[in-house]
Amino acid sequence: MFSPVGNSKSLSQQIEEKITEAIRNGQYLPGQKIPTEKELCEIFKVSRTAVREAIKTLAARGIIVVKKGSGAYVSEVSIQNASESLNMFFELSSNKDLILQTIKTRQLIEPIIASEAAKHRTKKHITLLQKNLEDIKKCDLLDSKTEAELDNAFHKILVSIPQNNILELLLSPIFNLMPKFKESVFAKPTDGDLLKEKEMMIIHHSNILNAIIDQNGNLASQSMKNHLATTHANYIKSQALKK
Amino acid sequence: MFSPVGNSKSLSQQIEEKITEAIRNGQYLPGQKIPTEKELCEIFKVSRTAVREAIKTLAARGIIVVKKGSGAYVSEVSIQNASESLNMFFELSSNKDLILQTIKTRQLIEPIIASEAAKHRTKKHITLLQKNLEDIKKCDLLDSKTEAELDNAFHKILVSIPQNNILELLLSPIFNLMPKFKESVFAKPTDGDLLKEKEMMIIHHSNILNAIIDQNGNLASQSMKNHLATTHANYIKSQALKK
DNA sequence: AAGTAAAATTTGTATGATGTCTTATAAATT
DNA sequence: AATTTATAAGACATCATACAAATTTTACTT
Repeated sequence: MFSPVGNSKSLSQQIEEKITEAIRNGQYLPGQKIPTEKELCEIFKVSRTAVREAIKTLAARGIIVVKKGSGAYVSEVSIQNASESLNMFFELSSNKDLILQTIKTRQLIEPIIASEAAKHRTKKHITLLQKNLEDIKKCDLLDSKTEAELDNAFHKILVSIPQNNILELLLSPIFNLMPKFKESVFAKPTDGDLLKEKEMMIIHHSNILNAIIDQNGNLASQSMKNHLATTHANYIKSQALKK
Repeated sequence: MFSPVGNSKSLSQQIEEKITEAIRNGQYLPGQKIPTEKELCEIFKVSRTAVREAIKTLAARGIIVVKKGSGAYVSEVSIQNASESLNMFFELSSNKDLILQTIKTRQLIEPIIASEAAKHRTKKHITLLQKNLEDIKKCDLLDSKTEAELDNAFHKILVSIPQNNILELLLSPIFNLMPKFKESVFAKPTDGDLLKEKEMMIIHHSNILNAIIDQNGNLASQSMKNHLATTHANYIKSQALKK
């Protein structure tokens, strides 16, 4: 009955949509430059303010990149770019179960990934994983930040082995945020526990790596399950200690 | 000798970070209003332009929503918002590998989800899934769009059963884009094939549903694998036909 | 006390000016 | 002839001001 009187979209939003549409149509391909602000003003018959706000939004979405003094270019769609918003969501999400759910999600998904990695691994992957393991062993016990990053890197390498960009993309927020989780939330164990936890981690990573070297998917999956079960348990323990 | 002096983040970027930081600190909670542009100008000692650009970026990221004449409010973080960039990524990179990788990713992850769903399902979930199945059966054979949406809805319900927000969030881009993939890329089979494919889909969904009703995780997982293997095969076939 | 109209506040758009960065071209030096 | 430096032009970044449009607050009337 009532047609939307709306048109509630702001000028800059409309311009933003038109530019997006042009990009989506292939009118401007990744790497190419879109018209200058001045030209866009003339094309759309609006002020530079409106154009600039539209451009700012598109840049924030990662659809274009603006180079000062040069112009705005359609960005090469990159996994990093695409997952930035997801990462932001994770960071801002105030859900207290977030960490627990993240760990549970990893428990569901990573065993499969380990299994796939065992099937598709090459010598190059093995070398990478072995180097990572050595680095972790050498890492200072008190440098928990580096250790967390190396730990994370191990899992990232695993996810990269099946050469499935989508899989990597979807899981990237988890791996990006994991070190932050550890730093901010996990309780600091006493020195003795620290050592024990690290040794345990190294053993688990070794088990996973060996299974992958042997191309034994089932064993890799099972080793990963064990590893993450420990992670889960450690988290529960640390939360209990806080009370 | 000289290190690059750059690292000059733009003014609006700096402001953006400060506001983000304040939100992250809990200084402004979801739903609350952040200071007006004028106030922000005074706080940061910059022009309104710079402040507005920062606000624009934050709004584009879905971190705040701006109401004309009222102010800017911290938004309730939603999955929809968070995955919007990802959706754009999927849309822009419409290369064929992407679809194949998406299908493969589903083949890796969804069997586990089906298995979990079998463990955690309630009567309410069963009812939902049964209704969805009935709707698909009733759906007009030629209305492929509705059919694709219903198909997708089935899988979405499954993902929601374990009540793991992270899992849902991570996979939402896949489910959001799946109908579009089908519409734009899959070859239209002949009428006979259409009927056959639909019957097959209904059989597979029934198998999955029955396994879930029986709380038989292994069977649910296996049924899902079969289902997605068919999806995979159909896609390969459709691509071959195009040549 | 409630409703309404006016005023104040706040965001949206427009315009002009100045600064800084990038790129291209010309001039000077080696 | 090749390299370096100087200059100019194009383009984005920031600032300031003004006005428009939407919302919220205030004041006034009933």
